[in-house]
Amino acid sequence: MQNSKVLSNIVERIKTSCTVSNISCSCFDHLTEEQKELVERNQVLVEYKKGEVIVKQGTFTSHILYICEGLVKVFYEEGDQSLILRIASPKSLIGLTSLPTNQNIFQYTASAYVNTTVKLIDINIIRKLILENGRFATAIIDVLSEVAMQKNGRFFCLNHRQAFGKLADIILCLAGNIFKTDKFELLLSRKELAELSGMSTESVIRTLKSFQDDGLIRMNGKTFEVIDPEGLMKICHLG
Amino acid sequence: MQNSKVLSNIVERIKTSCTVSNISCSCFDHLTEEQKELVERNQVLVEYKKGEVIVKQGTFTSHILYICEGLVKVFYEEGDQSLILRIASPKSLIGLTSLPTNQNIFQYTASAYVNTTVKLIDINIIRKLILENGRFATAIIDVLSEVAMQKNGRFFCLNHRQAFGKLADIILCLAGNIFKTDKFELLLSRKELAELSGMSTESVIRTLKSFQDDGLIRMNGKTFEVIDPEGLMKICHLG
DNA sequence: CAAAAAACATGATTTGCATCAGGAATGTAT
DNA sequence: ATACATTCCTGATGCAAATCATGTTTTTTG
Repeated sequence: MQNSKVLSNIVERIKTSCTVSNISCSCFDHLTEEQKELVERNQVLVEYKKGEVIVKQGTFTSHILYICEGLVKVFYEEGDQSLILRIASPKSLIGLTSLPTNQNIFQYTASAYVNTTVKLIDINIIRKLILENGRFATAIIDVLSEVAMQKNGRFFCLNHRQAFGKLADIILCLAGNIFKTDKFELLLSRKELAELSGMSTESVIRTLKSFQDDGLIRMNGKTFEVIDPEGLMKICHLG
Repeated sequence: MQNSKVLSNIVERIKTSCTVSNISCSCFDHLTEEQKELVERNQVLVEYKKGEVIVKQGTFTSHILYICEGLVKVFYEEGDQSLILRIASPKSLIGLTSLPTNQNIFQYTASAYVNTTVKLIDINIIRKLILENGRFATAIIDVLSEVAMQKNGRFFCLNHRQAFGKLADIILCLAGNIFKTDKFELLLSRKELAELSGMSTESVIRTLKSFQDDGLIRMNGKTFEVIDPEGLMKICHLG
């Protein structure tokens, strides 16, 4: 499909405002055999069913999560409001922000979007490896940096754009970064899209409808198809 | 003053939503004498006058900035819109997000708020030290983590709170974190407060006025005084 | 020191979007 | 198969905050 090519080009250009990251981590590649074994011995593999909470905001951080398979929603909650921080895909690490020893409480909740397999790795082992292995430390820093940069872009996007711009951005990112195709089955409900974009569910629905009416996308239940990525791109920048 | 005590207690409690960080870095303490010398040899000390641009978004990152004295505004710009990412105070590092070797372009602009002294340290030296010295690497990771966490809180704040809540938050943070007193000379203009809070300049002015009318703060030109931190706190949480 | 340029202020108007209310469609338990 | 719960959708209403317009004060600078 030609659109796919346009799509990836576009995503290339607007990477700054990407909402849903798929920053993967190759940090374990840099370990020695001995260190790999150490990790092996201090990790457990756990499967979570769709919807299950993996870690809960406010609990102690004893482990770092490494996603083997599935999708994880990482969100911040306060009262009855919540904000999705990111949607983590396989090979992502969750919990790195709790590495500082004085920061041993999870500042966000993570729950499984689909059935998900996660490795729980003792956080002290990770700390030890950072001390011992410079290349590992560098890889961790790379992940933290990239997440930080994406967050800046998203931050800007959610603050300065309005409904149309935000949603256009999200759709392009989902298509280009997560599903990597212009037609995909969206796992998120409208309500979750709302949490992701910081708008109301109703507004999400209306805006999506209007995109459809304008021939930018096609929707059928949960099936989404990006028809005019260039158009979405334009909206993204204008609005 | 009694307020100061209340203030610091409050800031303690709402650290999640803090807008203006003063995350300091003690990373250089962990270096060996030899490494310290290496840093010495590969750094330059530069003084910037109030308002001068230190690094410009889009340029190549060859150095990491370490603030010795002053205050630096770090902001993201796109078109005629801009968003202040943080206000960095002495002992802060700027440019860490450019550590990944494939990320060698500054994603934000930094400019001096007041006359500021900055150490420019060759980024490759920092990379080398991370590889060599685990404790240094750990310190860098700690900084990145803390910045990330603060950003989450701020993100939430700017998205879910409305004008009153945002500004109350900012005032408390400025008083508690940057100036550490309940009466201070604010360096930021109303316009900059607007950029910091993602609202319009006029709204900032109006909201501040209403805080004053309600006896929460007292203003006189650039002089601000927090009178009722508890009240601001309440507003901050309600919305 | 006067002129120009910012910054500050405030009222009137517009608008984007949340909220509310209610209905259709889809999914899920019994 | 029926009841119940979600999710999805639509229209009406209201409000918060941006924008516009315009004036005042403060600061900068030639």
